[in-house]
Amino acid sequence: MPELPEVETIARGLDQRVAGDTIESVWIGSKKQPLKSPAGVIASTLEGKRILRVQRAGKHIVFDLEGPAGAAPVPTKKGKMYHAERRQAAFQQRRDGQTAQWIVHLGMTGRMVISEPSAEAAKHTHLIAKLGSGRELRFIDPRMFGKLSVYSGGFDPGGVEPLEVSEERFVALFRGRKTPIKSALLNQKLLRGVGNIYADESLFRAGIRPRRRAATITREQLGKLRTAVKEVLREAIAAGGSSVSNYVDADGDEGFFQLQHRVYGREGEACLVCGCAIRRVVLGGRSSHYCPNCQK
DNA sequence: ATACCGACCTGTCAGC
DNA sequence: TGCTGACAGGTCGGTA
Repeated sequence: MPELPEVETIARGLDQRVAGDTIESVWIGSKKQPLKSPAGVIASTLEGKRILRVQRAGKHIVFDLEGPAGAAPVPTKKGKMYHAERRQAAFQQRRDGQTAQWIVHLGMTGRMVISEPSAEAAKHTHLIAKLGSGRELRFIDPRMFGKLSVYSGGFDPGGVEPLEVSEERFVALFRGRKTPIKSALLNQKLLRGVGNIYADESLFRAGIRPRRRAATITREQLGKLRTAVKEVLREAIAAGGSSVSNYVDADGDEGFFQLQHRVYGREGEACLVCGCAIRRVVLGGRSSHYCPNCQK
């Protein structure tokens, strides 16, 4: 389901709503699970830990958890930590190698929801974390392409953040690659967070066809592409992400960026710039949408 | 290195 | 109404 803007929206929502809360107990479903770490390790790592903050790294949601016994002292005021204090605690503990991290990848259909305990668990609920505040944090994933894992400090998703990458670095990522530019954009080891929708939208704005070999793209065009990627991602985050089928954020709200898609999902419709019919081709098994006139 | 393919899963929707 | 096939925001591993 989610690419960078959706994960960013979800992580921000979660940070606002559960940072400072404590995970009291964890239930993990008994069927086969979308887990990367063993269920017992996940449960024992999460239980009893306070959530310091929730962030995004690529398409991953990262929960920074208060370290084990002996962790840096965490300043509290009546049990409530302020944002700056949480940041500080997270920083200190990572420096001291004491931060545990809970990593959630939502795959195509994963969702994280906050519910009252009385609310019936949705079908395909795989994990429920009971929080000190009395609420529950639930992970739901029908297709089970999502992945849950835990790390003790230092989770590294690889790749560079597209919103932070310099032009130098961006150009270097694609230099000499014979692979189609669209495939390179989807490669999380290069840029992390760009998925099918935003790859197509970025290429349209940069005027580059998805099948163009990365190595044949001029430096100037790559500069344009970097700008396009950032623009698209920023606009999408501002719109709360794209709700193409049933994506909702941590508060259950839909995103609206799908209304601004210029090529994705618009096969046969008129290009908003030149009026040409938008084409759809399959590239590396993924639908790719482009304007045959505007993109070269 | 690269590129294509199927596999992993369930749900939905269009078409017959 | 119900069946079938195509398709879905992601990744991984195998094979040429």
